[in-house]
Amino acid sequence: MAENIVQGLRDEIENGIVTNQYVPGERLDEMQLAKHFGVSRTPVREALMQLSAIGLVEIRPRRGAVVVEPGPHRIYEMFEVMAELEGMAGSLAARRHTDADRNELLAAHAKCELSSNIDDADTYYYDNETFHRAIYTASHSSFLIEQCLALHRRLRPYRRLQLRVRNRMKTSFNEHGAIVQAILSGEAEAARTHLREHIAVQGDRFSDLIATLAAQRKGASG
Amino acid sequence: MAENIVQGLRDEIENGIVTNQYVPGERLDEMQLAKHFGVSRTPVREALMQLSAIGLVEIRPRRGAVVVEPGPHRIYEMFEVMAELEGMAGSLAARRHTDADRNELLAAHAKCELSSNIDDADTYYYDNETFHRAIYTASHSSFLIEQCLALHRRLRPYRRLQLRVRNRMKTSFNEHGAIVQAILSGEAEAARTHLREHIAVQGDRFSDLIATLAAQRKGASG
DNA sequence: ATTACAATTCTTGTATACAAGACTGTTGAC
DNA sequence: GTCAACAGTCTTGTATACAAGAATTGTAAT
Repeated sequence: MAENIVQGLRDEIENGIVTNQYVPGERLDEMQLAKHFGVSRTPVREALMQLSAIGLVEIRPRRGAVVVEPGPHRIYEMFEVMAELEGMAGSLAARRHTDADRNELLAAHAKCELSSNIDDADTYYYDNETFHRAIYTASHSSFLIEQCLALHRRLRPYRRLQLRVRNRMKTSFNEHGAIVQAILSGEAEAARTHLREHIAVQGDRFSDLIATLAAQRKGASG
Repeated sequence: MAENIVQGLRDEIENGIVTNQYVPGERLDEMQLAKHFGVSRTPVREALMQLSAIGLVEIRPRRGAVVVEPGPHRIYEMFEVMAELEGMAGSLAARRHTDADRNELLAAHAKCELSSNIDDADTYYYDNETFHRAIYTASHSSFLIEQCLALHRRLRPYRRLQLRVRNRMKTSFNEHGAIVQAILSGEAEAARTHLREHIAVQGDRFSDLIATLAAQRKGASG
């Protein structure tokens, strides 16, 4: 965090938000943050402005910044868009992937197999992230990659919740298999469809999401 | 711009960028902007921070803010993503549009017909914007709407350039017809496809874009 | 006891001051 | 004549001071 204070603060606070260190609805006191990071209010404010522009915090005039609290419906909408973007990335990846991309994808896939076999949710979570990033990269569209990374990051906490659902890890891994197959064999539309369905919060998974959200909320407050 | 200075500055500068008042590559001097808007550097900086977070300006450490200059390839990528998002909006709109949405869409379509008939590029540009917004609205996905509006805004200057191409207005309007038909008859996939192709910068349109970009660049510097 | 109003305190919003790095222009040397 | 180095200036980055609005608490009245 040495070189660029504002950027560092932004990352630090953003990280705090997506890791639920700062919970939705929480007020972010400028003075408090400034003290905590050992800087003045100025860079803190500038970092908060950036987060506000991204949509992670809301700044209400004269009333400070609060962590935005997306309702279940909005989270659903975000997953809906994420599904589309990932589908697009998969489609492009199927057409454009290089040998290097192929190796990265297969390596990430293998790692996911390991962590899903030993049933380690935390490890799977990270390996899964690597897997999806490999797809983004293989799309070779820098703008799309940025959009995917940004949205993926925002959905981090909820993605993590989903893995808690029984058997989700195994199911997820199986879906990965079909995705890898489609991408590597160049079937753009199949890759798109599989990825879209892999991400989308459809049917049971929507009620699962609501339930786990409610459970988490309860756990946090009690 | 009275109520919230930073927000107002952000909008003002952002507008200046998408209307080419501040050209890509131009340095945005904090002191100059502050003087121009009659405020101090503090709110100007905060506004620039927001624009930096959105990706409209780039802040290089100790070297100030410059308007980002997306190369042709990056602009192409942005249109590519926009096409996908609009396609998604169209697909959702086909399934979810209400009677009110239907009326708005038809009204916007009629306006486009008028302005394309009198061959008024500026008017068509605005009516076209209204048309696309009507589709976003009909998707009834607030997050998607926000994403579409944001990207649409960023692509404004290039969209405008495209209308200069011979017959593009007439072609555009005809494409609108197919889109309206698909959405109102509930054909989600047809709506998606038509919109995607309407937005995408494919084939000739890519070289047209490059050419008009180059022409504009030349005109601006001379 | 509860509610409403007022005063105080606290926080945000903006301006300004100060420090440090980048740019520019000039001078000197090769 | 050209290139490099140094000095001066300018701009950014951060801190602090000051003003104004919001929240809270206390008191008084019903």
